Amino acid sequence: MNQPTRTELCRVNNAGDKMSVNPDDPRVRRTRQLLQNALTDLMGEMSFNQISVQDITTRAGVNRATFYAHFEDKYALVNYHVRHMFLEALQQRMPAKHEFSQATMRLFIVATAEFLRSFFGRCTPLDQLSYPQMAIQVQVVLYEMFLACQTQGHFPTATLSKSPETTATALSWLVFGATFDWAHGGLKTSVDELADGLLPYMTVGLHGAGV
Amino acid sequence: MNQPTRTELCRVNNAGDKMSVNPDDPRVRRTRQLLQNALTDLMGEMSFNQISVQDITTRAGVNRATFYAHFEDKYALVNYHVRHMFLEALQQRMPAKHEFSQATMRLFIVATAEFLRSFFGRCTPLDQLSYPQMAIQVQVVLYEMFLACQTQGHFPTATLSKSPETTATALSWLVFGATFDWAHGGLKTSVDELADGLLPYMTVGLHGAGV
DNA sequence: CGTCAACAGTTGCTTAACCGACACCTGATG
DNA sequence: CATCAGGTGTCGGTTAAGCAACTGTTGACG
Repeated sequence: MNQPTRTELCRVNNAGDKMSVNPDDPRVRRTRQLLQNALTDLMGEMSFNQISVQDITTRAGVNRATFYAHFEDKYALVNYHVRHMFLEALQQRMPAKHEFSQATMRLFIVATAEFLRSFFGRCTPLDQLSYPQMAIQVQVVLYEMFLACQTQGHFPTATLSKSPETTATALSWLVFGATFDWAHGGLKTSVDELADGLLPYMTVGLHGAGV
Repeated sequence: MNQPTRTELCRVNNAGDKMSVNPDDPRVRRTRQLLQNALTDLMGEMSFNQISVQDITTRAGVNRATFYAHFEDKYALVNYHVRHMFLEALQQRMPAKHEFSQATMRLFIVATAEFLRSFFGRCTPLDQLSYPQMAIQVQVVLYEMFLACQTQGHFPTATLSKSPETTATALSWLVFGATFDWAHGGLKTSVDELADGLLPYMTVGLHGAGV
């Protein structure tokens, strides 16, 4: 499975990381951190599809068999990595209590845009196949965040047009997709202008009845 | 053993690190590295005798019991650490083949001086007791190096006045002691001047008969 | 004086990481 | 065509790390 195959395409939304090990164990956290660091290192030096599991584990100082105790393959690792990094970036910018305001929406947009720019800016030019596969993990995280916002009660449920899942889907894809295009299209506008353009579509449910 | 006791004084030349574990195991190298990093961190923040084993292991993300699998106590760790750092600093400056020339001697002096200055410069002001105990590890390493130089044949044995051990003892103490005083006395001269002053005493055996 | 908190070491058991070896696949090379 | 090198994924046995709990010491405080 050195070349991207059909199976790769099926793994876009599939985590692929093993849950047989206890993620709270310090050894587990350490090992995953080492693998992630090795991956970022290598992605600064060569294209993702040139990188072998061998390379990653050697660089990390981790046994190859240990890798497979944590991840199904290198795609599972990179997906995990992107989700992890992005979640961290989000939580760093977000206030502890994020109510569902226009300001919060703007934060989501800005954080996403900054992340896509900085994360993929550090990589060697990415092959066409792996880029979307990685970036799309950002949408997964956004979906979870929007969903959590609502179910944790920080959301004015009275103004919801549909189910929380529908709202999360719509908003996450809107933010991710538009930001992805923006980053991919050469960052032609400022981040603020990007946000200004998107905000009206995100806050339709906020000031009254449904769509 | 929170306060330095009598036993501490007996441990100056005693390694104190356990050899029951295999030093080539990646996990062992990793754990020791983590403990060393934690120690340097903490020594930049507080005095050495304020630091508890607890502090070190917490900072390192290593279990306290694991600490004791590697080192007898925090003194054993700091000794190991100093030896390790200094050896690394030496090997970085030394040419692969170090014959016993005047130039090599100068390198030893300069490397030692630089190390003492940089290593202890990063620490919070050290208490009077722990400073010599740590620094003296430098002499231990120097002794081993001088000894290795001779037994590995890079030394003109014909010019030796005494046994290799005697030579190693004399030279290591000469270099360490003088450099220690230099570093401790406020670095009043340049490193080169320091070396110029010491070199004649170190090369008496090099140009002819014994002492 | 008692006691209370914090640290030092130690122990038995559990869990994760290491290691070597294996079968398998793939692409390059003679 | 054969085969050889290098990567993948898996397995069983060994070793180190984690964890919780324990005793013992020391210093502070009422």
